[in-house]
Amino acid sequence: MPDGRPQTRIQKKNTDAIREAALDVFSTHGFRGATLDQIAKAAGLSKPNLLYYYPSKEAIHVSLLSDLMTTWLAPLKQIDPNGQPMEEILAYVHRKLEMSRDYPRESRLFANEILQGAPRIRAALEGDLKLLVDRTVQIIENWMAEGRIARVHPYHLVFSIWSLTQHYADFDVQVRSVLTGEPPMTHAGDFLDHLYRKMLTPA
Amino acid sequence: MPDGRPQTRIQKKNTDAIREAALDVFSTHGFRGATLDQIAKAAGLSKPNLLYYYPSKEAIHVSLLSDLMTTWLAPLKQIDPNGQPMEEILAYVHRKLEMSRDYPRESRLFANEILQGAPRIRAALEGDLKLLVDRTVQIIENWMAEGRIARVHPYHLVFSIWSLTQHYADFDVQVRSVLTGEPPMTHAGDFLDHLYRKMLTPA
DNA sequence: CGTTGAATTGACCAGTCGGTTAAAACTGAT
DNA sequence: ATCAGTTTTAACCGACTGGTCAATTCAACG
Repeated sequence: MPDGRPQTRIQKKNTDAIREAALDVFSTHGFRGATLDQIAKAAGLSKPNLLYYYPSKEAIHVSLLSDLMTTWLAPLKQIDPNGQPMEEILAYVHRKLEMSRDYPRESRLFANEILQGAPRIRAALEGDLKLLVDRTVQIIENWMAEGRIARVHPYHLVFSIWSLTQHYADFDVQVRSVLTGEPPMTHAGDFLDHLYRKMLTPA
Repeated sequence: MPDGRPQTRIQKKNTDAIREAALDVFSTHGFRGATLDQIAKAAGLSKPNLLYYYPSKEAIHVSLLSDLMTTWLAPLKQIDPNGQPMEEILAYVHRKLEMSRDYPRESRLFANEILQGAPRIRAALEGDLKLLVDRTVQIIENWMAEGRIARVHPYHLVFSIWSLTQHYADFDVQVRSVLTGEPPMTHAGDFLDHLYRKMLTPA
């Protein structure tokens, strides 16, 4: 029910708890697999109480996703066309890797949505995301034209960064199953750094 | 009901239809998100009829997953310790990429299962998969020790191959959203070939 | 043809789902 | 203490879920 701007402390506390709980549940079970009872319980609220703060299950999900899109695109925006090409790209890789480490649930929420055909964020993908990637690719192509980094397919370069970094969050269980012992991401940063330096160092 | 070995044609036809339909539905909605009615309808059967062939929803899912694990591990087994290191690894990369192209639903079924914590295939991950990866890593480490390919973290090398190839199946919607026009995987093979050659060519 | 086992179905069930409602409990300012 | 507004909850609802069952239809073989 709260839509007037000035949120009371109790409103803030509860909506935060709901978002936190919903992130947990949605990211591990997907939208249809998650239940309001699960979320309510995890948030320490009753189900009707939960629906007092959000009008529907879908509203919670959409709210999480729209916040997520902002967070997710931010690192890409930080790439500076006037910076050192190799360092800019590597910094982006490391930023994305840190996000996988620090926000694995967000990564899995996103992965779930994409896997299921992105029914709720298709527009954002074809809109904001595509625009931002196009811009980034343009920057990268300029760097390549200037011979400051090696020539590779710029779109696939971007895909590779997404794929390699998010893998550690999305497929965490698998990585852990194979890599028993040390924490799984211990050497991931070094590996990716090395990979992209080798690939992008001009001939 | 059919568990006696000799399957009639009608049994084969229907179980095949069920598996095909279930693969469609499970891979796009996940286990909990899929319903028996959806699967039955997609298979052209009634729900009770479907349950005449498989005892439960879970049984269908488990059956698909166990088949999948075999298919999924096969390309890794084909790596020949006595082959040319670079060519063996690149062949594996291309095999995996072809699987993403030809069996995207299987890839997404697997991804869904892993995302949700691999509740049904954890044992296989920690067992067969880990053993096979350990074996492969051993082969790769030998090649590196002999100086025939560059030194990189072998486990993360394997992860990177999984990640980069499966990405095109699992995140197909996203890739398509950004890469309008040409079919999304047109240049993926060349890109990955180039990437691994650069990274693995000895200094 | 008739018969037998395999295949199929409509009707049904108990449990869970997302969501509603009306009444109760709580909160804080006066 | 009062009282208006906010917050919480018990009870409930219709729709849907996975699954059952008895009865029917079908296919094949003598």
